[in-house]
Amino acid sequence: MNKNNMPTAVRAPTKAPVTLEMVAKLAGVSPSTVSRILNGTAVVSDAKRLAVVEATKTLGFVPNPLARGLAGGRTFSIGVVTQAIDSPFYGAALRGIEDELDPVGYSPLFMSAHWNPSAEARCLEVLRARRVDGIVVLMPRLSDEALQACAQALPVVVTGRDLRGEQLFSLKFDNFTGALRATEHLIALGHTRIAFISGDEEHPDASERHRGYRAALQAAGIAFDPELVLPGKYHEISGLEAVHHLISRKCKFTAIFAANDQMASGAALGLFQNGLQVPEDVSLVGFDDLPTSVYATPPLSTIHQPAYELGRLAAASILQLIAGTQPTAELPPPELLVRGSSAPARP
Amino acid sequence: MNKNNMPTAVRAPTKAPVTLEMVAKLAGVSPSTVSRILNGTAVVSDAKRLAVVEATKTLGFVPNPLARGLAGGRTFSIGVVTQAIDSPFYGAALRGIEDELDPVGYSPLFMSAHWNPSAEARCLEVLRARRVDGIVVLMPRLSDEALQACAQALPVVVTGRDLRGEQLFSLKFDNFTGALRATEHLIALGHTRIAFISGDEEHPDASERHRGYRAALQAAGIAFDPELVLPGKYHEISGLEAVHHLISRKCKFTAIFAANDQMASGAALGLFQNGLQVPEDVSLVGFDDLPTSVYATPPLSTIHQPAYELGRLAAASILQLIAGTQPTAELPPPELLVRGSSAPARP
DNA sequence: TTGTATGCGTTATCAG
DNA sequence: CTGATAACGCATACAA
Repeated sequence: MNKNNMPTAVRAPTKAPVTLEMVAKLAGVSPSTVSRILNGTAVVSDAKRLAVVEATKTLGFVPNPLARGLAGGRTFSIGVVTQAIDSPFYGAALRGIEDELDPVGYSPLFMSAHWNPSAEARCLEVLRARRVDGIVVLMPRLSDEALQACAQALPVVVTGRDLRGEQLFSLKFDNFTGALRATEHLIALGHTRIAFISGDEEHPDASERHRGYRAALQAAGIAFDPELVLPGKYHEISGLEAVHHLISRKCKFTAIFAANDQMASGAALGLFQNGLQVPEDVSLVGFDDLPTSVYATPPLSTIHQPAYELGRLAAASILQLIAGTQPTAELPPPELLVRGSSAPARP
Repeated sequence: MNKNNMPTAVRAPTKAPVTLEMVAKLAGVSPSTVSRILNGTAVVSDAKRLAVVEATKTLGFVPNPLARGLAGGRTFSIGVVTQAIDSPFYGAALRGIEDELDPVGYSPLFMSAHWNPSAEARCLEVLRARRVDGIVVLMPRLSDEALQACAQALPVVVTGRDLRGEQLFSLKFDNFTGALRATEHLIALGHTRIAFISGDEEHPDASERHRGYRAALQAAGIAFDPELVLPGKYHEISGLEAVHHLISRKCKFTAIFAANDQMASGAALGLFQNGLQVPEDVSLVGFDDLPTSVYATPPLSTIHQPAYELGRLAAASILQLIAGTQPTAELPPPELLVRGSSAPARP
């Protein structure tokens, strides 16, 4: 970066910022004392403390995070790498992180890796260069080894993996059970021809959901039919294509379980285009419980994934790691939400 | 912040980072020369430049942004305040900002204000404390004066307002024309009883869309009926309630124009719950063109708002402001997307 | 063109 | 308990 075309700042000087030193002078103490009071680093006499607090607010002093980071080694900022900042799922998680970090004076530093491992690696580098105190990686694409290596240098929390270490913690949602519950639900409604639209099988969670689907089938004594399994990439278009594929092949099915809500949404459109009603003709169940899914027509039955909670817990965990404690956070179990898109199979 | 419960870092020391000084030594030049080469601040002999570049990569040197910011006054980071980080609309804008900033070595620093003016003010303070080089505010709730005051201290770009200044630039979407086009579309289809679900009238854009609706009606010689205007807050639930309200009052209507896609989605659900078909019984048009709207059943006719472009242009503009140039960016005009949710009125 | 000295605003390490 | 003093890593006048 900054090879040649970096713009040169040509800005009017802004009013001089108030520094810790100015506060010290006004309060009649040394800078170190002010610093100590600010950080609670040591016990200080009440008299001086009062004077400093007083001076701080009359001057409107705000410590410079850059200087703090340089001198103290801690920046009070947490790097957060997501795959797609513009995804409804991540949005909720990011908000959870924000909400957890804000009250304790930490700031998140968001970056997107776009499902690209090398971009993800670059994110980690940039974040480390920025001297964040810890990193949260949401649904990493990097190898376990790469993540462990990163955790060698600073505290790391990841989601969607099962990793532990001195400075490493992970939060994993039970995708298998979630998919199991979803499929069981459809089976309980009398469906036996249940199509499955898979997620990108490169993701562990996608194959776990696939396993859950098959486990439920097996437990119910329903023969597995590979014709009913459609490949998908977790995007709406996959659901749409899957349905068209199913129908063009004249494959019989009375229900669809999509590995995520986005594909379920695409599937719903596909069914609509083919004149099939949900849930009268085909029952539909998704996975994730996106904020928009409750407003689908009909509202989508799905497995609730606690994205917001995930964010909060991840943030709380990284804070614990930084403090030197082993996190113990655990995600709530999958929860089936039955809404309007699933109904009993017609006899 | 940091009154008493700030966790004390208890971390193992990480391997010592490589500094500019080390590069200088290896290359056999002075630190200042390394700095100059890095920033293109002055002309340097090719021999030394080569040596420095060489040393830089063998050492894997990465400049410390904190030190750079402290010493140079520029942090190469841009503060971005959004109202809701977990909103499909903002998501796209944020990605646009990321994409524009990344190639030139700037990093965005995202914060959410949750539609709360005082939270927004706090965001601005935090960002300034972090010494960002400029700030982008997406759809501010703060007064024009407050924003202008902020622009006194550093470059500011806002969206959804009409503000200009030495260090201030704004990007405004033509909401009026957008709403006009949407309503005209419905009128052209033969509808005359067109309900309007308004956005939060505290937002300028909401009232502009309202005006657009009325202007189209007037131009077509259709009498305005206040009964057909429903208050909303831009959330799905508003659309749902609006439809229930309309129906419970036995108000006649054959089309609905919702001031945003989220409310249109809620309205679609309301119609569905009342056994009304879209577009057979009621035509529906939204505003924004959220990524999900094309996958609604039926796909939603709407006014495309270039969120991603907005982000890119805002980022490009703040960069120009920082460089001392007056930005000239302009948003593309509103574009009507006719999809499956709108159809000719039944005779 | 290049090196030296100084400062950016804090925290941390010493004495006292 | 408190105050000097030295880093932190880099940029920038200033001098050469």
